[in-house]
Amino acid sequence: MKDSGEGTGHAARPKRADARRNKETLLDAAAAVFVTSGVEAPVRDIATKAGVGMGTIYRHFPTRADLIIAVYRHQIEACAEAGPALLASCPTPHAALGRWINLFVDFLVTKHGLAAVLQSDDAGFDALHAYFLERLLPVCAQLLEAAATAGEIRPDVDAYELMRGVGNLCIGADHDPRYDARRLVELLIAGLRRP
Amino acid sequence: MKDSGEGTGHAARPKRADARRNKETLLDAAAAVFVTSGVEAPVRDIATKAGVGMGTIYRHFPTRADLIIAVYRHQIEACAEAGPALLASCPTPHAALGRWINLFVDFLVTKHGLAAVLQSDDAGFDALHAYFLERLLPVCAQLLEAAATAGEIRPDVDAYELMRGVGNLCIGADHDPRYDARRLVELLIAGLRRP
DNA sequence: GGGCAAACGGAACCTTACTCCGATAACGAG
DNA sequence: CTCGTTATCGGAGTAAGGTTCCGTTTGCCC
Repeated sequence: MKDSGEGTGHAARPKRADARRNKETLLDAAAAVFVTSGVEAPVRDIATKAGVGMGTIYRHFPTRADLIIAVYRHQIEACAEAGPALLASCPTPHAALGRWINLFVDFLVTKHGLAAVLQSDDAGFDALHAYFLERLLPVCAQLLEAAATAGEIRPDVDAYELMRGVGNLCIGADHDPRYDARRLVELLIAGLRRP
Repeated sequence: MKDSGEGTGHAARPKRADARRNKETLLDAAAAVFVTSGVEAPVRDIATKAGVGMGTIYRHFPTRADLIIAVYRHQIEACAEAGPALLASCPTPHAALGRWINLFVDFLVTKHGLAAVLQSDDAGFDALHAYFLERLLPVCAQLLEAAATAGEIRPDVDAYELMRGVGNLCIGADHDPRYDARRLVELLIAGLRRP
């Protein structure tokens, strides 16, 4: 509690070099394992792949949600930022909504098991759930409202419900060639149109 | 192999009275536990509730899927049989389809965790998956075809995909007051209408 | 009542998530 | 460069649930 200066104002004191290195290594390893074994891969596998102990994983990412968020943060941010951009560049709000939902669906179906985990009621995934909502819900709501204002869709659609439904439709979309989540989501979006 | 009577023609040799009794007890206990703790409740809980040992559960129901099927068989059969009945009694095939899907959704959302398990890629649930498909897919296909023939919906809708999608939309519909699976399914069905 | 096969019960074992603590090594001061 | 402090490391330990196995019990048939 001296002049270490970890107070509110300054940049946090740089962490130890090995800690930073391990964090990066873990992110890479986790990303690789997620691709092959899904986001619910055993923690041990990730630790082994990264060549670190289990303690290290839990220190950097106390819950699995933290790890998943860290791995996919960039892509989620990109998706969030694409919303306003699409709204500006597409001819109609409805078109923008469709394109954006497509981005979201593409993201989910290519992440083995992520959609399932997103809807899990396991308390350990609350942080993940919250992050997705916090980041993407406003974007979705904005697109929905624009489309509703333009009179293209029924006005009583709740953004949360829609996101939840789209997420649900993406569950298990990999590993089942007979099931094409994109097509069903398109049907759902078609169902939004003003009756 | 003579009077045992387990041959093809006769009634299967009656099982021992205690075995039959235990099977019933297990079904009752499982149904009760499923209501309170969901279909993924610990096996031990069910055994305890039924007052039997673990071996007994696995002997009667080798996989969890077997147990779930046995518990809900009646309701699934009822749902399957309601299909043709609705088709006969409703003014239009589309109305029948809507009503039938509603039955299916009501069944799923009132069975804590069942929808999630239905889409699980866990090999242990293959039998459950197969049973649902075998029993309900033909019904759904019949309704879809009738509606398509009547020109009420687009003709390129696959029954498997639709059932899968509806099942997915039901995941987590309990324990989340902000999410109403029925409404989303209605939107999806609305999206089926001929463009 | 006696013999036999079916059924029972639950202890033992496996896998996975998560915690804890002694050992280690980075960083900064002298 | 050396040394002390301290954050970090690694893996053994704990807990919870699923599944199997086998000695014991019990219904059934004669």
